[in-house]
Amino acid sequence: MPTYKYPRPVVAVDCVVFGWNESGLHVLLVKREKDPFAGKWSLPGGFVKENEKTGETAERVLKTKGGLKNVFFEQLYTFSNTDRDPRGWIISVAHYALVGLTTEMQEQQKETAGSDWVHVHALPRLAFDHREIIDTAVVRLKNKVRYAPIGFELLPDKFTMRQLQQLYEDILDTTIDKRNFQKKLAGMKLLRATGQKQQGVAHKPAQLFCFDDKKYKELGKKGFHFEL
Amino acid sequence: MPTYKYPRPVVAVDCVVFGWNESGLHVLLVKREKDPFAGKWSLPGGFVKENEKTGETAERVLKTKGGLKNVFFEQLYTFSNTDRDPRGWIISVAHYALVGLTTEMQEQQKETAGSDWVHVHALPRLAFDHREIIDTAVVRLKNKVRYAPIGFELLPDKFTMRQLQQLYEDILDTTIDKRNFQKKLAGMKLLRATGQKQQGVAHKPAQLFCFDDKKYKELGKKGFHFEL
DNA sequence: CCACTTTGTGTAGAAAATACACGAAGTGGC
DNA sequence: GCCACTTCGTGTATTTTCTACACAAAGTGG
Repeated sequence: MPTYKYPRPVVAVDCVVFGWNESGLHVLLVKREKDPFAGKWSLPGGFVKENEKTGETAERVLKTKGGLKNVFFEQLYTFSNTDRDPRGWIISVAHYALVGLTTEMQEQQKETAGSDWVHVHALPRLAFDHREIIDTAVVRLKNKVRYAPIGFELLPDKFTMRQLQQLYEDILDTTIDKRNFQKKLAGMKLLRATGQKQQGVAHKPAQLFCFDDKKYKELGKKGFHFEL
Repeated sequence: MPTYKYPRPVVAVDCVVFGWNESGLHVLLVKREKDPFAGKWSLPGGFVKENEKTGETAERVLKTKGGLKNVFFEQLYTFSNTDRDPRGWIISVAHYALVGLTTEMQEQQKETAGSDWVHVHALPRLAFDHREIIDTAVVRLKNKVRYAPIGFELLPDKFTMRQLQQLYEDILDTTIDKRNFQKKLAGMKLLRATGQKQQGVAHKPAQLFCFDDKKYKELGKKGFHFEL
């Protein structure tokens, strides 16, 4: 744009990566190496490059800072307070991502020394306006999980009804009646029983289900609307 | 940010301004004077200035291009396709706004020659990716109007039940039973009867109501959740 | 084989959503 | 002045959805 002579902002992408396991909902944080805020925890992020759209920047950040590929993510909000970064005029197009947290992933991050999964209710002080970004993402997640089937992105491919219910209880911060919950989910016909059962638990093992993506898309065309 | 040596995008704000009256839901369009797309219809927009956050840019655009002050608006989505503007790398932080359309406003825009209120179902071909932006805004409006009391922003301060219902029917593209609708709204206790009646209509005049913002905020604190 | 934990399942009552019709109020035309 | 026309304002019965609640069966660990 040769005729545009005014100052331009730097544009960055920050990612709120949510990971869930049975001990709760977590966020991936990375420790800053450089100033400003050297040594402080922050969200994984990076600058948008030329010939890259912000979604591609987010993919790149997820891969390089979190080792994550092919995970669900979505644009969240664009933060543009002029004083949000002491280095100057930096606008951040925040995204959020959802992944199932495995114990391997948690240990891997610990080895990386400089990144960690932190429980959403135990966040440390964060660099920049990253706390505000996380709060915004939590609100979005709470709302969206009720009218879109994105909760499944936080679970392993095969999961028990109990895990699904616990997930919803964690996110929505409520308790749900087991029978009513199962009735509702059964009514939607979005879960497919795998026939497999939980292994290595000291009690009656639960069936494993998976989310039926094809079915969801079919039903979507017929005007079906997920709601919990 | 002195250490950042890479190319930077230009950042713009485009606004989808929705205006409703009894003939339907409209969008404010402006005719482009300059190339690219000279003579084509487009959304009102502008570049983000230094020391300005995108919300402030939106306010400025609404005022200068639409003559609108103190209207409801909200960030929508950030569009960053690298080929969205032939002039170069321009990212747009789209916003949407809601206003009640009066006949004066419509005539005023016609005089301005170069801007017009167009029915959402009769949009012309638009410059850039502005059609995609409008489509995104319509989806957002359809969703949000159901779980947040933003529909009132599209009505005059005092309105009849019928207008409110028609508004919802227009946006959600359904028909609603009059008695059930009124029962539901009455149950929420968010409407205050003004005691006034419609004037100059050739039939039994309807009561005029207004939205009780204070009440809504009070109820919000008590965990009330608007839903239609 | 006993103790422990978690699974899997049905029903009755309460609350909410839906479907539906007619007399009353006001204007405009004759 | 009165008739035609249009829209307002209101209640009830039926169906559907939501909620609350308990116990036998499956499997592990000691």
